[in-house]
Amino acid sequence: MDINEFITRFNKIKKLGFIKSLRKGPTGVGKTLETYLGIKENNINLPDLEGAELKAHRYNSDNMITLFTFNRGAWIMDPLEAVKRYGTKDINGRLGLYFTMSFTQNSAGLYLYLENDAVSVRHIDGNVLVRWKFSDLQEQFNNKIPALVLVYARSEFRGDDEYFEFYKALLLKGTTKDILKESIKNGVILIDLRLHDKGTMARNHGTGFRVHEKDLPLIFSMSEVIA
DNA sequence: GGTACCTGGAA
DNA sequence: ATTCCAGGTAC
Repeated sequence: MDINEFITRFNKIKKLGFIKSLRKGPTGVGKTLETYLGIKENNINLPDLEGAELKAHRYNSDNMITLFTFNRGAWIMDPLEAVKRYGTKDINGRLGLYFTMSFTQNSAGLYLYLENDAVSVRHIDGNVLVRWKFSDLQEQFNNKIPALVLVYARSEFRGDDEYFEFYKALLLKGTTKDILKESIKNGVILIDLRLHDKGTMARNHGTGFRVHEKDLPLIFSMSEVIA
C-alpha cells in the first residue's frame, strides 16, 4: 500500500467515527487501525506502507513513540541474569527491567555509556549489560523508518471496551544520515529497556528506540497533514 | 521453548 | 522526568 492508497482508505475509516478496539490493552489502537486498513499483523522489521512506517497514537497521550526495536547480537550479559541482578519488582512481585535509560545513573544503578561507535547500558558495578553499534542502529532505522505516518485517535471507554476515533494523519519525512548517533547523544532518541523475568527466560518486548512526539521535528525536517 | 521482532501504554 | 508497563507472531 502506498501513501495515496493509505489516504484513500484512511479517509473512509475517519468517517466511521468511533469503532471498537479489536484488542484489549495499549496495543489495541495500532491493531485496530491496521486491521481496518487491511494490513495483516506481522513482525517484520520493515515499514507497513510503501516507503513509510505507520504509527497510531492516542490523542492526549504523552508517551514516546517507538521508532524501532533492536536486540539482535546486542546483549552481552544474559538477559535473564541481568533482570535478576538489576531488576525491580512490579506490583505483583515480578522482576523486570523497565527503564528509559539516560546518561546519569538511575535508581537501579544503570546508565548509558557512550563510545565512538556504540552506546551501551552499564551498571555502576562495572558490568556491561547490552551494547549497540551506531551503524547497526542507523541501518535498522533506515530500513524501518524511511518516513513516518502518524495517525491520531481519540479514545473513550464504554464500560470495559475501548473505542477509537481515528481523525488525523501526519506524514513526516526528510531525516538525515547519522541521525541515530546524534539523537542518542543529545537525548532525543531514548533507549527503553522492556523485559522481565518469565521464569526460565527473560520475556523481552524488545529494547525500544523511542522519541517524544514533540521531538519528532528534530528527526524529520518536513511534516504535512495528509488526512 | 526461547529470541527478536511487531503493536503500544500508565501514574 | 522517572519509574514502570501492556498484547501479539514468526521462526
